[in-house]
Amino acid sequence: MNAENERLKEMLIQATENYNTIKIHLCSLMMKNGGKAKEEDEENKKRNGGIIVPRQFIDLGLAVAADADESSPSSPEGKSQREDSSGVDNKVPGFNVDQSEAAMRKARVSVRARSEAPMITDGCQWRKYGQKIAKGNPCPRAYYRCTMATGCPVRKQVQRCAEDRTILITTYEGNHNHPLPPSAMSMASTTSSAARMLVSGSTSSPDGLMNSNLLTTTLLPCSSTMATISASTQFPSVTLDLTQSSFSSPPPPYNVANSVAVTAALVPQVFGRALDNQSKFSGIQMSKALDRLQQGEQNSIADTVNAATAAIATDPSFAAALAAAITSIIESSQSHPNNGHNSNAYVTNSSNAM
DNA sequence: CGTTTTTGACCCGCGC
DNA sequence: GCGCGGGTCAAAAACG
Repeated sequence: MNAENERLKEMLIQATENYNTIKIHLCSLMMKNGGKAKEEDEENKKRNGGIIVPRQFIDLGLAVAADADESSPSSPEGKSQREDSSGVDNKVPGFNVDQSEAAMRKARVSVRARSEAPMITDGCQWRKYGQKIAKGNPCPRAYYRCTMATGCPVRKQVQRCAEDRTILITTYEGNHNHPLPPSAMSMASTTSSAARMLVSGSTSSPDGLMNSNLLTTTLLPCSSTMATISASTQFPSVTLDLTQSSFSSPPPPYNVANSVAVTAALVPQVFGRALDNQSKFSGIQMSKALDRLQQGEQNSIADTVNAATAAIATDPSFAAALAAAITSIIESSQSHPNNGHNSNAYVTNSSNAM
């Protein structure tokens, strides 16, 4: 146990260092590339005969640690991580853990993305167990269950949007009870972290709809990725809308920035209610930076990201996983330089096992 | 022949 | 209590 503890400590330190390094790198790249988005759109329009190729991205973040923590409380990894994270109290005052875990199982994360493929590739193995025509949408809804481990509770629903059939809506429910292949980390961690944020916020204040569109759209003017959190439905759910990103073929750091943007935008509204004062402080800092950004101060992009990352950093497992995920994305984009020329490339880049 | 998909039946919660 | 709709089951078919 001690040896394992030491090993995990080292991993955590390493991840935190990576995270800090990448944070700095990200800020500098954002400052450098902030004004180039329009040029690149124009360039891409020419390349693609006037059509802007929409860009998909899969968010990143929390993965194994959080999953183990949430879905199997007796896991030694989960325990030692929690004990090691002294100094940052991740517990929400007055927040019932059983309620949280029950909510996590029920929490749903929806991902809207443009895709010609019948299903977006997320690295997991799925088995179809049903199909239905839902009311109000002529497109059938398919039901899948994770088959990577026996008894894995994760399910997903796949359906095309009735209004725009190029949009594929994938809804995930539950947490995996098994380790995931690297290719599945990004999507799984997205749903898991989004669900966690959702549960943190909605359980403590189930007061209807919270919308962070303004934050996301303001945070990065070059994209209009949206994240909508709903606490008004039977079970909490979050939607990550990846369909509106009109910038195209950006350099890899843009994907990272966008991912951080989505995640960060969720932090002040959801985490802010439930987490400690430092998180609230970060939320305030972020709001101020956003105000300045709206008033046209370019430097505020960096301020905003700093505030956002500070908020994210209050969740240690999130920070560590974010670092790992960012690193993996950067590495994979370096090893696959030919990405981003169509909407499928970005997804198939990370995995193809469906 | 084992695995996956298809598809009608069934179950269950919700609103009236 | 009843009907409706969403979700799941499971037998048969299809697939590799």
